[in-house]
Amino acid sequence: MTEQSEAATQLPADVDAVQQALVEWYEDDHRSFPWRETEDPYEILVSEVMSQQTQLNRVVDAWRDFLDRWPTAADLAGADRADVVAFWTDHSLGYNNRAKYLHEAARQITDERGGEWPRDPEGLSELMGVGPYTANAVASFAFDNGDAVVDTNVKRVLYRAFDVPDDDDTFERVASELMPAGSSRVWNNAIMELGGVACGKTPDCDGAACPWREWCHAYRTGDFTAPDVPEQPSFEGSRRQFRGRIVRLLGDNEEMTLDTLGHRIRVDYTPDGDHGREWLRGLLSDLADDGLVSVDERDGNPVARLR
DNA sequence: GTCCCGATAT
DNA sequence: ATATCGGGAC
Repeated sequence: MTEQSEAATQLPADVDAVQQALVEWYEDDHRSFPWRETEDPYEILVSEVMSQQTQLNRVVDAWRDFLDRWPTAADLAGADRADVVAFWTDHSLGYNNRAKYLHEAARQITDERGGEWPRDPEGLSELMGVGPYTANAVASFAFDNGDAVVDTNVKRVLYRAFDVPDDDDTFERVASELMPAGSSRVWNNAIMELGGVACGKTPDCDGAACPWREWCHAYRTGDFTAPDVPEQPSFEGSRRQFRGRIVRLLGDNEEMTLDTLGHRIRVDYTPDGDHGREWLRGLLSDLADDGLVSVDERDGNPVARLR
């Protein structure tokens, strides 16, 4: 038995009906987001990068503000990295590295590709910060030319509906098998909408009128387990938290000495203590490696700034 | 305190 | 393979 047909055995025999039910359900009614009104790859990419880390309802304002400030990839490419990172922090968008990636991707498009966007997932994957998920999302929503996206929503849906084993390669194969060829735009919107409104962590099958109830393994058995998600380290007191504070402070202050910075990110900062200069130097050095911050000596005194 | 969530670097 | 990367909602 080939790999392909193994994937097919996960799915109902009447795949066409399954596909049609979902697309009709989506087209009949769905949440409205502004990025669903555009086919501009730059605008789509910005929305996808923001959505990877932030709840959708909070992304709307940030997305509008971002495009207001940098309306095109060329505008973003010409911006100072520090301004983009500061924007990210001001809008509480989390992982600052993604602001850097977005800036770098805009530079790649503008400087290396003459403003031309790749129109397929393979080409899009060459952009900084664009992995398999984002490549397929942009290819789908901008060009209707992607493969099935596989994010945690999709995994949860496939796991529950068709009892797909919790294995990345299998999710990829089944998701691809299930997608109606050539309809990635509506399909990927629809299946993620399903994961968002009907098949979330706590499912709402009847309330959301899930179109797959008649085929759904979980609906039949009552077992709505979802694939395991890796457990989280606590944020409070983490180095992430302090990195965030540093970037936020440097967004508001052109440059700061190490000790000033130290005292403002934690009350128990003492230059020679456990969480003192040495500790702070470590954080700053990682931030510098990430290309977010630079540290230089000024009058024999180390100062940090956003880069 | 728990959940969310993909990409990169190593 | 695995560690790392934020911060708000609940």
